[in-house]
Amino acid sequence: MPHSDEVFTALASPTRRAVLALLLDGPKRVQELAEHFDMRRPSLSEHLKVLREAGLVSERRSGRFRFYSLEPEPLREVADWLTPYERFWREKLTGLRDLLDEEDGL
Amino acid sequence: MPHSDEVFTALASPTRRAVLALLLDGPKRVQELAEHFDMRRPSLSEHLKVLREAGLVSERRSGRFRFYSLEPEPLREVADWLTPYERFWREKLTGLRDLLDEEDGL
DNA sequence: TTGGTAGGTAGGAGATTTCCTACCTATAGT
DNA sequence: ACTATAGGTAGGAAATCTCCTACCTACCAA
Repeated sequence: MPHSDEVFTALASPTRRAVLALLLDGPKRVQELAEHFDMRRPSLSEHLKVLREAGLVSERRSGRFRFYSLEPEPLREVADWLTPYERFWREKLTGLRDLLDEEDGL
Repeated sequence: MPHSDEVFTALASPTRRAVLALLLDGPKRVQELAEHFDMRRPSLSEHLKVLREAGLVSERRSGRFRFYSLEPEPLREVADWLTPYERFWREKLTGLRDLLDEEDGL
């Protein structure tokens, strides 16, 4: 069970958020992930390690390959953390909506 | 208009998340916030600066004091980012994910 | 067994973060 | 005007992050 510290820290990197987004499509090999980033493979490996330790991805070995899969459960901690604030931006949003009806793309 | 990078980065620190939590109660002076942390005031000032630049707090001057208020709107970006993942942990919650697990080895 | 490929680990350079002390500015009260 | 208080800024030390190259292991194929 990952501590939420590790989860928030893992999400702080745009690269790591992009990895998670790629995994929304389904499990991927490291190489397949690496193609999307302008960085050497070992660097990506380290990002994957951070994600693994936060519990946000899991690894399955298959022959020479390792498939990484999304493990979104820790994100629930983020959603839960967000809950008490939700009320506030909703208030702000509805106030704004009267004035800027089309601006907030929702 | 804060970029979501700054928002996620701001949230990566437990201290800064705790500041936001304290501000759920309403605006507070710096000293009042500082009481909750085991750190010198200038260090907290720097955390407040990160939060300000992420648009997550605002400052209002009143005499010698500065009141910090929660500005939760940027958190909506986080909630929005979370949306596509929500479906997945919901599935996991209902146990559906366990059935699909055998299938992700494509 | 030899060679090629997937991907991790080691170690280090440079940037960034996080804390500190020292100092500065602004306001309030006397 | 003088002093005290609130809180920000400057600059630096230590820790951490993020990238790199070099290397290692594991597996597959000939």
